[in-house]
Amino acid sequence: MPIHPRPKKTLAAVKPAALHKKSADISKASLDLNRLLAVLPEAELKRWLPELELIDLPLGHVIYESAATEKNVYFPTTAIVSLLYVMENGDSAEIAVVGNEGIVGISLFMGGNSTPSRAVVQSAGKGFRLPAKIMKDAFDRAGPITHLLLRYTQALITQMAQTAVCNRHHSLDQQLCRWLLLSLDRLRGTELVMTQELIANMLGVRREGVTEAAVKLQKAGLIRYARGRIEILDRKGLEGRVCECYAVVKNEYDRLLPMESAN
Amino acid sequence: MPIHPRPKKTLAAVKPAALHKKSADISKASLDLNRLLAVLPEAELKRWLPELELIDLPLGHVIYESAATEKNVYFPTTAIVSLLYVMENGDSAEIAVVGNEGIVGISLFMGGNSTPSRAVVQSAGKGFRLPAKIMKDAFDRAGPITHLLLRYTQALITQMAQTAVCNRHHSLDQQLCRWLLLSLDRLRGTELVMTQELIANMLGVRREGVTEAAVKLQKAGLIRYARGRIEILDRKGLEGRVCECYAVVKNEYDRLLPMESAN
DNA sequence: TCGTTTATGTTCGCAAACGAACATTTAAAA
DNA sequence: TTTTAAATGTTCGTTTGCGAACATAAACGA
Repeated sequence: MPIHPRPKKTLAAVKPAALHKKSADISKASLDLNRLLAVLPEAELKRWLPELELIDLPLGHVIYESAATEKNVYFPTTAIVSLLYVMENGDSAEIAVVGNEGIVGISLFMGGNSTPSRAVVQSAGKGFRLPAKIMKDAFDRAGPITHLLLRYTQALITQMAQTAVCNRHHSLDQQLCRWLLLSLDRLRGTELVMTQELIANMLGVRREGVTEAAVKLQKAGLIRYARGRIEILDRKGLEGRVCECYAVVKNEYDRLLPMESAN
Repeated sequence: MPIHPRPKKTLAAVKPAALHKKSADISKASLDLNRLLAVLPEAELKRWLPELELIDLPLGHVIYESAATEKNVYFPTTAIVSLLYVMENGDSAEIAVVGNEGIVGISLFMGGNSTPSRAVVQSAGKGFRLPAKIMKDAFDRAGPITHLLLRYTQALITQMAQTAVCNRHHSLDQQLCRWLLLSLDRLRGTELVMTQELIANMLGVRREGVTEAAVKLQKAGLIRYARGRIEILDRKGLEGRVCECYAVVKNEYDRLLPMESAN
């Protein structure tokens, strides 16, 4: 898995003049791109705004390393982040995926400050970065944010558990469908920029296996792909092939995070 | 999987006379059997004591059903509870195990009130039952209990994630070792009362596969078993065969819940 | 005591995924 | 343009676990 260079930092506000007002205006639109930030109470927003930075999250960028304490949490807007466990022999397995519905870095408010997992950008895009201290202070205020984050965490738990089940019982074909649909739900549009090699790393299977499954889906007219670009042609068709795991996770996210659904 | 009848309710204090004092005395010793209850602050203990009930948790008893809202949380003392997902076709897979180090019912303070999982007693014993409302009130007080429960939840998350990884990458032989060791850590003694059929349900594999793996372990002199009783003869030997998943989980529990270790 | 149930042991063919080796095609770099 | 690297396609033999069928033995109930 290639380790890409650190992403360049991009400020939300470009003009130093009228920074306060300006940054608030500019950010409001992009803040809404993350569903957690979108429902942030006004009072909290005021505290966070000076500390929030919109940054690039390039493909393959490692946000968190296993067992390392991080100083920031991340709210993806257009990027998708994969949480994966890497084993001693280098094998890996994705345990959950985080997009614009969530936050990367739950251990920073759960109290552990680190996890045995790695967070890698699975689909390039942008996201907001917030110092962990600000996040923790807000969380410890025991208000609506706290409960929102806890419900999000429970949804994430469901995704992890269902991943365990899916790994146990379902075929690579079905898992690929699940993976495509989960990714699609976290993007606008119908194209994924993602090689089969990368997908194999996420699913913890061989690249050849992904190729075979992808060939089947392409022959069935559900997707079309070439060199790292996958276009979904028939979403309903994918939903017809996927295992129940996808629906279980999606329903639980909808139940626990009842906000304006982007899907 | 047999659904056993509801367990009989057993009060901690048997004598109505001097109930207050008595119950406190009797309970303190048994409360300590659960590592979360053991570190409960005095003030909180006072509130909980009148509401805590020590109950029997017989093998196979379903504590929580998938998607059902429960009115109580459970603190196992001598019992072990398995969290498992049951699929539409009846297949199941364990995603985590909870013993005297933890609590069953995290969704009641996480805010979801239910989960898609089932909680089943995997090893008969006892545990304390507490009304969800008391638990939630204590949690929302945003004190040391809150942080303790959140750290426990993070440890549980690690166990789930590692289960996903293990399901993906490791052999049934290794997974059986992991399962035996995880169970052993949650019991005093070296005997597990557990049929191979039950273990198969937990691991989400065939009973025959468990038999084959168990035969190997017995021939190697690591365990000895007969009709639902498994005796661990060589713990070190098991640790030599288990995959890294066991150590990852154990280390994370030790890191996040630094209390007097019963193991 | 005897028959039934429960727990474990064993085997056989099958399917999915693996590891490895190698071919083909397209994009990017020199 | 030419070369190189990246992404995908394909095949072969092997392993693991599955499904099914059946055997054996210990516990239990009538």
